[in-house]
Amino acid sequence: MDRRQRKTRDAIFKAFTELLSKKDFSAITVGEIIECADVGRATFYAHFETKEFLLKELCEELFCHLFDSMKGEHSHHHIFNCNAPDSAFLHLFEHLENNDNKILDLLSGENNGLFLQYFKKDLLHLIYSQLDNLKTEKHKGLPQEFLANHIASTFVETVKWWVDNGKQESCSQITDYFFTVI
Amino acid sequence: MDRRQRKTRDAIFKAFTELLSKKDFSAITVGEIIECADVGRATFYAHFETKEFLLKELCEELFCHLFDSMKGEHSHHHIFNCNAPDSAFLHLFEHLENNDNKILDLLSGENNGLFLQYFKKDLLHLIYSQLDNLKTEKHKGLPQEFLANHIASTFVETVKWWVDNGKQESCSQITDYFFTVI
DNA sequence: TATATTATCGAACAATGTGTTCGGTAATAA
DNA sequence: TTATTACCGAACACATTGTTCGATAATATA
Repeated sequence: MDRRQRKTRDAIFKAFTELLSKKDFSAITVGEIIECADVGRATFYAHFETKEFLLKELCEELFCHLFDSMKGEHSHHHIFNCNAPDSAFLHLFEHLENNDNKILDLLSGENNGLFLQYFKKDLLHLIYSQLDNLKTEKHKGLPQEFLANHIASTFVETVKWWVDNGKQESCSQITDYFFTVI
Repeated sequence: MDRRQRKTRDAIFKAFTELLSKKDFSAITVGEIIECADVGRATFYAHFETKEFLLKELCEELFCHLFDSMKGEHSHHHIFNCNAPDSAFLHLFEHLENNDNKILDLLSGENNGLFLQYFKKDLLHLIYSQLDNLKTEKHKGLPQEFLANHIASTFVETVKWWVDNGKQESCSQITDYFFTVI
């Protein structure tokens, strides 16, 4: 990849995340992005078809980083053991709290539905692949897809609630809440 | 209210719901609405400040109707008893199924975040007022706001899942699913 | 019924945002 | 050194928004 391309791409991503921390996705215009990134209009469209594609690629980068780093740290088999103190969900909360990458800024926004959708989709893959470890007695009789969707939704909603309430709870505490309602 | 105002308002609501059943809220333009409703542009803006306010007023009308009709049918005290065959949630599912083709179309859309937000907000009021009846032993130790939010979110997500999967389950069945994960 | 009010029309308008085009320039790769 | 290609910047057509204004017709009121 051409060095110029890399620079331009990075500048756009940087400008975009900066703007996302200040306002909702739907309120951001291409004009603002290119002004903040200091690139030409045609250049933006040479890289990204639309604003939505830009968000999608940003999400892929963020979530790929997030979930991959998690997998690296937890290659042992009790990742999803609810009682394990180092359950994957606790580590997800911790990663989100030590938010290097401004994910939480995006989660707390009002009209960032697309972002949540992408986040949930990736999370769902993770949960689905480990569903057997998450199942309890009471879950018998439920379709797998329903259960997986429910767990993913509950996690996303828990994070949203946590952020919207100012992150008053510790990571282990909010993880407890999550496992309690699951 | 002037008869002309009523007619115009109804025509706009009708056109709007028709369009909403065909495409996402964000893709609908004021131009389409007024063409479909056959009213002037200035007339539209005399009634609604923006597209968003139109959606808000439509939601208020729909949900007011939905929740009020439910309250009327169930003034007895075990509305929220999980085991009661006529629990409020079962009736909510039934109301949604006998849908006048409006609410469910909106719930299934991709980018109808605002709609879901309004729906959840009204649902939350209902749940919050009856939270004690919904609490189980396992819920002890959770903040009320967290629990109420979780129940409301789970209901919304359950409905969404149900609709997205083609409403293959019966109302009582999907209600069972809901109570199982709650 | 006569009169005053007011909702609507229709057409035009500025303002903003989107996505594209094109020739010129400069960085990069070969 | 030469060919390629990413970028600039300016302009462009187009769509959408929200407003304005005088004329018209439906409605309320007396």
